[in-house]
Amino acid sequence: MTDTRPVALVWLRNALRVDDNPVLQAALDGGFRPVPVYVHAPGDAGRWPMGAAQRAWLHRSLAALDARLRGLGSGLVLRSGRAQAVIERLVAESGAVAVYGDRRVEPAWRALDQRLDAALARSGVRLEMRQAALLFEPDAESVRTGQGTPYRVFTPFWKTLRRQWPQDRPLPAPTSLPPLPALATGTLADLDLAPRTAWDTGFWEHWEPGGAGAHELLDAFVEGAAGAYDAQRDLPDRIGTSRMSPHLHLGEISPRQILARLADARWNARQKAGIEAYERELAWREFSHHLLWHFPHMQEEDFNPRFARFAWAEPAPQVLEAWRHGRTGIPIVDAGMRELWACGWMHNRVRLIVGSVLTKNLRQHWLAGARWFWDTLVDADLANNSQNWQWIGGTGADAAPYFRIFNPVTQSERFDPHGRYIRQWMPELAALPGKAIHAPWTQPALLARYAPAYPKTPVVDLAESREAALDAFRALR
DNA sequence: GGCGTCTTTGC
DNA sequence: CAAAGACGC
Repeated sequence: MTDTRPVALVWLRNALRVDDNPVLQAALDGGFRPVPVYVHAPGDAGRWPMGAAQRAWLHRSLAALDARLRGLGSGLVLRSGRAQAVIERLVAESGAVAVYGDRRVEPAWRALDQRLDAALARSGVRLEMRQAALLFEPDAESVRTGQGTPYRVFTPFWKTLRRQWPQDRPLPAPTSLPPLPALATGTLADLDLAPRTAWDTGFWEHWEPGGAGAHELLDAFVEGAAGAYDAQRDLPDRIGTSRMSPHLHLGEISPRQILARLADARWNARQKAGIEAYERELAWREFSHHLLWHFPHMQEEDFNPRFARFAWAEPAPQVLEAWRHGRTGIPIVDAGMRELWACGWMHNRVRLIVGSVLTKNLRQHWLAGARWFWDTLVDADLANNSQNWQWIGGTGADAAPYFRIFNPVTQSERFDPHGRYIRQWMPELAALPGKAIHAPWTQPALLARYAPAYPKTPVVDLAESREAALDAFRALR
């Protein structure tokens, strides 16, 4: 039986799934024959082309999506180039009369969508964008302050979201899809996403990119850490978090699917507090996207304009290099940076600590940290990355200088009390006994005996640099 | 949420 | 009298 429906391209950017996919569903509901497409378009990403770690992840994620689509009778068309030219060419090749895509908040992608919409309209092709990544549209009428302005502070934003927290069921995956028309589908290798040297092999002991890996991880979270999330999420030596971020970023799974899975499980009163804490973190993700949508400059400019006068330290390449590669002499910081290098991911509590040390103690601009994370994180997301770095750097709306200059030693003692996380990522410190692991420079004899290869002192004096940062903050008043 | 200071607690 | 708690910047 031949499929006589008109063709629509289903252009997937960060919606790499077939289930709960409003983009695919809209094309089907519109009576179209869907042609799934991924366009690798680094030239369209402005100053934030996808980093190396995420490209390595994407390579595997696209392979998984292609296999899933083939299983349904379809497949994935892979192309690279400038997205507008590629889409226009695919429209011509396939005879598509509509293009469906997933909406993004990144300024460069929004600009592309505007250009593409105008270009397609000239040839009578509709561009239909759908929200596939967020629970709330960032410009939703129902997500405004009393004055009708976008939120700039998380707590009132969260209160508003909670009042209308979604309960709807995810869309089911289609049971089958029509075959692709005769088109050159391209190969994954053509996209040149996988690393040339095999620096990423260690990643895949920790991760399984793609929808199946995402749902397995979600199941493990719901059956394991979710109910104690509020108590355990800050302890990096165990699996206390969901680790959904890379899957969420590429849309291998949707936040609505996560909410539904959590709602389907039975929780006692104690566990409900854990789930509530987790949902609050999903709301932080919504908040970051809300902010970047309304304040697009925050991808690289201070959210709080007062910081234009802030006395950042001169860029210090050697200090930055020590931070990047985990040679600061502060064990919890070095452990985090090593975890990042090894896994393409870092526990969120440790992200806060390394961010505080970089921006407050070393007083390097938050963008220096944001750029390193951008290249090394498999979950790199412009909205989350910019928002989190501005939060820890103090340039966000709610700067609180006294509280955000973390003492990395206190943080280490509180959140990694037995030093298990440090020892896991810092073999050269593993033999150091007891509490000395948090601040080995205070125990020079132990350091010399058990960890001779480790720096004798931190790259920066923590007390002194804290005072200097406070002075710099006070100068802004 | 950090730190200095003052107060309370617990043995 | 040391450790934990409360408070203000």
